[in-house]
Amino acid sequence: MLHIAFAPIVAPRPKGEENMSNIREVARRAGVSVATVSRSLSHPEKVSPATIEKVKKAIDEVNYRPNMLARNFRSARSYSIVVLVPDISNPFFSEVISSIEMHAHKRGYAVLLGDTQDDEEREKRYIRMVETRLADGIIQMRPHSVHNPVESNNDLPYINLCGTEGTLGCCIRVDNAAATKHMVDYLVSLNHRRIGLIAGLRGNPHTIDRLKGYKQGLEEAGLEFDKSIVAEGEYTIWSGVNAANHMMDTAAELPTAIVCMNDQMAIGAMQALRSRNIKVPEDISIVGFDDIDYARYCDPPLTTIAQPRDDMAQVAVEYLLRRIDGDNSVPIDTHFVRPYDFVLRKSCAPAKKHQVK
Amino acid sequence: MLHIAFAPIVAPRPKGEENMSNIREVARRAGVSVATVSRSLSHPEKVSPATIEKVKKAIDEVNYRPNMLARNFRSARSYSIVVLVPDISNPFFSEVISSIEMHAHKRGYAVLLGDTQDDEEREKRYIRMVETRLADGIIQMRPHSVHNPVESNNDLPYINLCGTEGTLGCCIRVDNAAATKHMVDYLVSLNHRRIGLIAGLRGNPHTIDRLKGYKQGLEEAGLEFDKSIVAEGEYTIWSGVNAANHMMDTAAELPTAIVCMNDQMAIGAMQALRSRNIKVPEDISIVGFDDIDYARYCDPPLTTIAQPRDDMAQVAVEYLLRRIDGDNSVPIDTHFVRPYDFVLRKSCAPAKKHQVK
DNA sequence: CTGAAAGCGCTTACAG
DNA sequence: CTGAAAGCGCTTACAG
Repeated sequence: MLHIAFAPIVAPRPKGEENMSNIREVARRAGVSVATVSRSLSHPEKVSPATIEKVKKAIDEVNYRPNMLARNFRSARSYSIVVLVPDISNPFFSEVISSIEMHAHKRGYAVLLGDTQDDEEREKRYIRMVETRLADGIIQMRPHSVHNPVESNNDLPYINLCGTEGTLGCCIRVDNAAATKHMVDYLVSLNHRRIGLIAGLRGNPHTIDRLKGYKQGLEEAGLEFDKSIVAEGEYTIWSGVNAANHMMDTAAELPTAIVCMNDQMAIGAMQALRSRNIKVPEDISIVGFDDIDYARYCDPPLTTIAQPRDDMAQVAVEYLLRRIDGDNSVPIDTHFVRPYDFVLRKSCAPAKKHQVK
Repeated sequence: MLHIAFAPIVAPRPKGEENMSNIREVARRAGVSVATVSRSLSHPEKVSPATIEKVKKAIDEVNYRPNMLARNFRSARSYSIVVLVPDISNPFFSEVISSIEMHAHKRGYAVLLGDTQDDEEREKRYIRMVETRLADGIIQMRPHSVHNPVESNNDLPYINLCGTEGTLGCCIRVDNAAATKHMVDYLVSLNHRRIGLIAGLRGNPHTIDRLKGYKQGLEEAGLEFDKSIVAEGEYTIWSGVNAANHMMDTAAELPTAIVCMNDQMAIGAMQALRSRNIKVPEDISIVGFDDIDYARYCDPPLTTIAQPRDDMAQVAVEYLLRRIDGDNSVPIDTHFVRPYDFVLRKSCAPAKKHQVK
């Protein structure tokens, strides 16, 4: 058997490591200590200009890239946050995420995307990422049912975005009940007396808040709650189609207007109505909630409630980073309730008369 | 001045660290070495069952959470990948991202979201994250113009998803030209002889490939390319509205069908046509590209090309992880060309006759 | 302004 | 199967 002298046992190493240089190499090259190189990078104000120059030159020569894994480990900070959503491909969420990413990026934080798919295991796994230091905090949109991370771990930097009245812990949101009532009021002002509802999933906190607003609006207008014109969807376009069809088939008397708990269901409902030759808004008025980008392009353009997405995202990032920095001056269970916008478009018309099925 | 004996100088420390325990504490508690604790967690097969039990018990007692920052640093792996898109809130991208997240998560990788907003600085910053070890690799959708990371750094684990024929480096894509030609062929089979085009941004590689397919289709059918029915958009709904309006205003003779380079512009075009009382598909047929979720719900439901999103995302993750693991058996510039689906819906009808403006 | 040195919390050959 | 020890690449008081 042939022995090769000095042949080192080389462990398989990750790609690209061959030409990886470290801070020590830079220091040697620049003729300074590693401490000085480190300072030149992280606290240049503490280093003389001449030294900085030398270091820069050395860095270029060896094409040095600081190992952030080491830096983060050393400073016990990951400089990333996880953003949890039940479904990224939902346009409302993706639009908010876009804002979050922008604001986080601006502050030097990376965004770890967590699609929980309403699955508790996945949610837990992402929450564990902050417990294990892979992320410094969490922004969550619509927590999965009852389990809220805040309950189990109180000092986890956590913020809920677009939550509801009953949300535990810190929450940046809109007054869902008031906004929904606003919609009902508007329809009432258009002489509608028979206002249906396409609700979201029953257990969902948003459904609860918005249902409350719907009922309040009805009550204030002296209208009675009629279960036969309340259908249940699950916040998707498809479920809106089904819910509208169901309502048309089973209503004691057809509504002249329908409040939808989000835009997607409203879009689905319009589709269902169209295929039955029911005209929106001439025959039935429709309102949505969220003001997703598409709302202004559907036919007719949808009257809806706009949540100030970008503003809310910014507040969420801002406040989360403060919590991460240990600033607890704001009580941990504060709800920031932001103003919503009523967006008037073309999906509503004055009620003509009650329609009999 | 009063000196307080033994009062330690305490650096401000990140939240929650107070009750943080480390591997040494677990080891002490379990009466074993830190090496054994480490092995119990990472390579349990090398540890006796009895020891594992002891370790588990100790972990529970001190509520130990391994510091992944340390682990990743030590193993020189971040176990995360960055996913670069020009715009997350674009439904096509968010739908693909959703799949990527799922497949990455399944393989134990986190997804760092990078919204480049077609800005070169942002793109570079994210690419730098893999150079600095914060991410192990990149999946990019539609690189910003000419600058492709592959050019500058050849051993960066990089994959392009949904790129084009001219994409440098590894790419998972569809044959954009063939798919677009397929659309033209279909319209020709419906007796359309005057087929307009709403193109995307001029410099965009997708625009180039799809334009090629459009021209090929025209040529094969013996139709001539007429600039007056080619309008330019930028892949957004709004730009589709404008492009369609422009085309209607300036066409030498109105088209009987319009090929749109993506669904969003198709949706915008339908909106524009509607507001001019031009009926789709009776007066003008429309086809899109991408098959975003919404395509089936617009009015009429859109005939389009479906890219196999989930399949492509899976291949991308799969192959990227291989590259990260140092498997270079597949040539670095391989293009995986996946089959597209022609999705027939209701937005096209046989041509009646040429319409004169 | 700079350097020597300790140490962050793990992992992993190595020797037993 | 287990432990002692080295070391991953940085940062940061501390002393000069």
